[in-house]
Amino acid sequence: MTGKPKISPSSEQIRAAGVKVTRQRVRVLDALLAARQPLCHGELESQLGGAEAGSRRVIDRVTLYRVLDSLVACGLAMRAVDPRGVFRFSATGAPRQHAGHVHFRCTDCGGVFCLKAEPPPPPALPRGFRLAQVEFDVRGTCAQCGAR
Amino acid sequence: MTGKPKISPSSEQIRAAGVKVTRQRVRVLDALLAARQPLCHGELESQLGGAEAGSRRVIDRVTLYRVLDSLVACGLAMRAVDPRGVFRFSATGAPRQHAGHVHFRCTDCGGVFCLKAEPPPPPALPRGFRLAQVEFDVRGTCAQCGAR
DNA sequence: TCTGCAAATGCAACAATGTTGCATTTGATG
DNA sequence: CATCAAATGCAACATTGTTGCATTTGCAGA
Ligand SMILES: [Mn+2]
Ligand SMILES: [Mn+2]
Ligand SMILES: [Zn+2]
Ligand SMILES: [Zn+2]
Repeated sequence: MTGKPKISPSSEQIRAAGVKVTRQRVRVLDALLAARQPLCHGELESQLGGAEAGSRRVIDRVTLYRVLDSLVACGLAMRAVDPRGVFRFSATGAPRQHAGHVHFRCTDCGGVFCLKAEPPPPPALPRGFRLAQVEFDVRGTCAQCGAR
Repeated sequence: MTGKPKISPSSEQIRAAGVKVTRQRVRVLDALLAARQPLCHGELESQLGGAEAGSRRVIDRVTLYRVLDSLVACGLAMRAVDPRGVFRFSATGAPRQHAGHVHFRCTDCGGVFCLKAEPPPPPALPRGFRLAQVEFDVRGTCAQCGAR
């Protein structure tokens, strides 16, 4: 028995994104896909058993950062700062899926909702400035949280 | 000569806010009022001579945090996270000074620059959703960072 | 002007987050 | 299987932010 390579839904996404399919990338993307809200580094680390005392580390802290960076770079994950200044990561499902519309972020539950509105056009920039990304963030409370 | 207490514009604001007028609070609020963009902790520290080698520290790092906290608490300053996840502080002295235009954030140096463009109008929301805040983030590299 | 005291400060220690360098391991390819 | 660039683990470091505690100080009242 050599142990069949596990086929998880994330494996295919990673392969399709054109990067190596590794244990750690699969693990992390699996966690992001299963999560109901964007996860910060610490949450991912403890969920993956990164800091267990006694048992072996499953993933290195730095590797987790680099895996997250790579997932963001190839479009499989999104990164955003939360109001406390920490990065939170979420799976984007199919790459570029969320490029053409505005998102609403619930400040209560942390949920992200897709709106139908198109992102506004970028403004004119001073000389020498180079535009990399525009983000139109709409925040408030979602219907479910507002009902409580 | 006992040294007259310096009267700076910020002294009055601090007194009016109902908290003690201290050297450090005056120093920090002066810096915030003079700044053309929101400043992060490190920028304030080096501007105030907090980490000079050889000469005496002018303000302690922790005191700076606590002074900023107190200024925010009494409404004299505002705190927001930049795209890199660090807090940036600005004086609220001139009220709503940065409300009417879009800001550009340099992903290299973290700097914030005021643009002339007006913020886009908020999009329509699904039923039950309540809008609290819209943020139009324009990111990229500033002229100085792009030149290198 | 002097005194008393709560508030503010400085300093040490700690925690969390994020980065860099380098040696070793591993996934993919032929 | 052999190969090698990419990925990983680990140590070390930087920055940001917090907490506890002893000392200093602003300021109100005597
Ligand atoms: Mn979306
Ligand atoms: Mn941070
Ligand atoms: Zn919600
Ligand atoms: Zn810059």
